[in-house]
Amino acid sequence: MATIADVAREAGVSKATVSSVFSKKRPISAEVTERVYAVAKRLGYYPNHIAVSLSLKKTMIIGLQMSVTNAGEWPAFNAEMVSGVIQVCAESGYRVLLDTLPENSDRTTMTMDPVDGVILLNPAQEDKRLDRFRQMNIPAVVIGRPNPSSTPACYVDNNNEEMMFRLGLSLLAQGHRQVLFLNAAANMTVAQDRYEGLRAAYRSQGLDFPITHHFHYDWHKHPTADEYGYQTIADTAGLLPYTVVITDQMHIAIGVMRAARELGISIPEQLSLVALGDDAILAQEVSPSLTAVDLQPRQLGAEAARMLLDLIQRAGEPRHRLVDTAFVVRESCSLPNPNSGGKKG
DNA sequence: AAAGAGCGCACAATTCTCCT
DNA sequence: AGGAGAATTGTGCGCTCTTT
Repeated sequence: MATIADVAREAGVSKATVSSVFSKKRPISAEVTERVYAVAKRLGYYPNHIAVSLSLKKTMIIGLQMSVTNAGEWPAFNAEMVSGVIQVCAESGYRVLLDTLPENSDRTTMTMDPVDGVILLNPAQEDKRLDRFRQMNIPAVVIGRPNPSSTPACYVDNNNEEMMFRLGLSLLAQGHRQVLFLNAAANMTVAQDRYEGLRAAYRSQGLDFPITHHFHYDWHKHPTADEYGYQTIADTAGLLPYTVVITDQMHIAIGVMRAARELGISIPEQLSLVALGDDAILAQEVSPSLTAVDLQPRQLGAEAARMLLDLIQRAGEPRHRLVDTAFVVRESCSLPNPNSGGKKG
């Protein structure tokens, strides 16, 4: 493997000159530049990324921390969100390192990762990751709302509370007074926000949202999202009164549909169904097609990346940004005034 | 004799000062 | 314009010395 020293020796110049030829940070004559390039080509020399990072104290790499479930599920939301991050990073010459290792509390396994900043997904109520990156002095942006009681952090999120309030009102306008809500895991801040929004909608109409109709995903109980949806319907159908089910994500809704089919419950005639998070291909592949709320994951990713790159260049006060959501009305649930506050239909 | 602590160096590139 | 030499960066290795 050729190094800068080999090229310098062969080209009859100093290491500093070779460095300047490649980085273009100092003007070098055309003749010397040509000579250096020719030698580099002959020796197969390319600047070593690790050595450059070591010297510049930056890696031009962004870490993207997102856990993969036990079942190895990769929802469309993740793919879209990652696309948004990659696009913005690429425009600024940054690469993206996808870190899917599960978070773990063993300090001996923790390393200072070779990244200039990180984007974290799915913040939990008690999320230690933010404190750790702060200790390491690595800028971080969260997608989702970090716990407000912890140290202030930069984040990009949907306005989940407002979204659920709007969805709740729309469902009430359709006559749905009994909702079954299959929420995310209890320790996720997003789960709390969405529940609060839904409750507020029902309270605003003088109704109470019964605790019996609110469920949390628990991976100890359900190996997959689909199973969570399936099992919850199987356990509650006929026992709890509800006319509509809201699921935290589309794969849960797929499980709900499977259970409904087996129980002879027709969608949407006897039971309406709305998924939070839209996978357009999957939603239109099933029958009936699934009504969903588009969380605009690509935009979430892009905004998070922009915020992080800005933070890397010039540190500043913690900031946040909210990304709009939009109802995508299909067959599984009709909603009035679908695009109020949103963009896409 | 084994284990542990501590030191110095190599790695590859950048960047600085001083010099021609 | 560009060369020489040194400092710098974090990690891992090899070595010596000390402790158990």
